[in-house]
Amino acid sequence: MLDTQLLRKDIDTVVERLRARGFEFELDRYQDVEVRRKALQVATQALQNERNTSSRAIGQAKSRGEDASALLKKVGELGDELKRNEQELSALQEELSDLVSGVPNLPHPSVPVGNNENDNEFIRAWGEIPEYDFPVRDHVEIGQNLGAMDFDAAAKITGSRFVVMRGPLAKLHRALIQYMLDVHTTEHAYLETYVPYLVNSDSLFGTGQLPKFAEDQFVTREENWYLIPTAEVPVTNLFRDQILDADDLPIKHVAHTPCFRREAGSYGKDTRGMIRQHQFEKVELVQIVHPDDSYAALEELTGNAETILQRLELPYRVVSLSTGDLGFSSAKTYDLEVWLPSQQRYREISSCSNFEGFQARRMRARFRVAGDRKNTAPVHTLNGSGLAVGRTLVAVMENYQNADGNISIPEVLRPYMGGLEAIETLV
RNA sequence: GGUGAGGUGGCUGAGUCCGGUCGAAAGCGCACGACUCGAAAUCGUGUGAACGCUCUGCGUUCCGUGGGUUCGAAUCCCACCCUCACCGCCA
Repeated sequence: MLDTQLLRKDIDTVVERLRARGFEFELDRYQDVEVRRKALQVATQALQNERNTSSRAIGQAKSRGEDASALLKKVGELGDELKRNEQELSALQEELSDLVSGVPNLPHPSVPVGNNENDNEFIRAWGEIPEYDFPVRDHVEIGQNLGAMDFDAAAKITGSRFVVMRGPLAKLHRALIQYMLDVHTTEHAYLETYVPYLVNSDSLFGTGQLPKFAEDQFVTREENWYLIPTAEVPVTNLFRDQILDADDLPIKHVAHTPCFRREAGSYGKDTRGMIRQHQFEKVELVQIVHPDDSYAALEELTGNAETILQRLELPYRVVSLSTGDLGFSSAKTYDLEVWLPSQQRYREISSCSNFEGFQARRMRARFRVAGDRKNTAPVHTLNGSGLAVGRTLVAVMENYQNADGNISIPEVLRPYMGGLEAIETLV
């Protein structure tokens, strides 16, 4: 949610910056509602004041044993108008908040202006793009040849965009999770956190998936709980309705969870393989920080995710998303893209974002400034994948494939694989 | 699923029977000041949140949520949600 003070003070700049990300703010409607809200709120509060004052006087008169019937009559006459005003005001306020809660965040000035992913800005690249002296296979072929990856079985059990894995490949998948958690907890000082995989609608509103992206979520029929699309939702909402001490910041959490996405509207996209699934594992980094520190934190968090790719010796590049490619809640996002030999291109494997106070305002996550006991201010929230596990597995399979169809196991994962050096065909 | 208890400020916790200076005692925490070479301890003062406006001030709303009664509701009535304890069932 944008800062309502900013909307009132400098709406023109807001409209312009939103336009850069391709969002047309309903200025006329906003101003119309806002003007009416202001007038009505002032009037209503004046009436409430009158009622309160008179009621207090009635109380005092009665306690002195005096006759209060004149006052009673007077206050009684306020009733209808007050009630009507209050109802109308709350309708207007609801309309206003509906309007504002559908508005995306403002891009940070450093974000490249553009229409879509083609306008993303290259930041840096790491690692050598590998060359192979044999025909490169994609992860589907490799996995199926090894007898360790089965999309047909998953389709039978459930439907498309799911996978079944077996044996050492399933173990490698698990090893990636363990490794990522270990690095982030022991080297990057994140607190390992276990959270529910089903959340209520308030949580999804807090991080910005609702109300606009309801069709991307899986929901339970009876309880109206949502399967989390990312651990960002439960972990960040840990701080919903909280007032933190400035001294407690920064707060850094890492959580491994499955993620569930309906992928509505991406029907033709990445239909083959594990790139785009309804269910996938992710290790997520979340930081809650002081507003002054959030851009330094974004660099740190992005670097934390990069560390995993570097240790796995997977070539990748970092891009800064353009205004047109930015997610709804984000002020600035770095995508990490890993090299996939079968596609001869980089594919997103992590998305690291600074939401500034956007999510914090939605979920009323504030901190108290030491010395200034009068005011609280929204914290800044960040998160990033460290990393998307399914896609990391794909990257390892493809980058570490051998001519004979086996997969070498990255050095750092071998301790997690009982010393195994390569995955060979299951018999 | 059954029975019972309960949801009050950053936290703990009174107030609810008997509606009226109760946005709310007390304690903790925090801030400032005094004492001190400095700190701890102690003492003093202050300290809920959100919002509006004609913004050194004035006002409004908020005691789980939503309705109702009333001139007036933390307090009375109704519905719902959640938490805890015990019993039953169960991974």
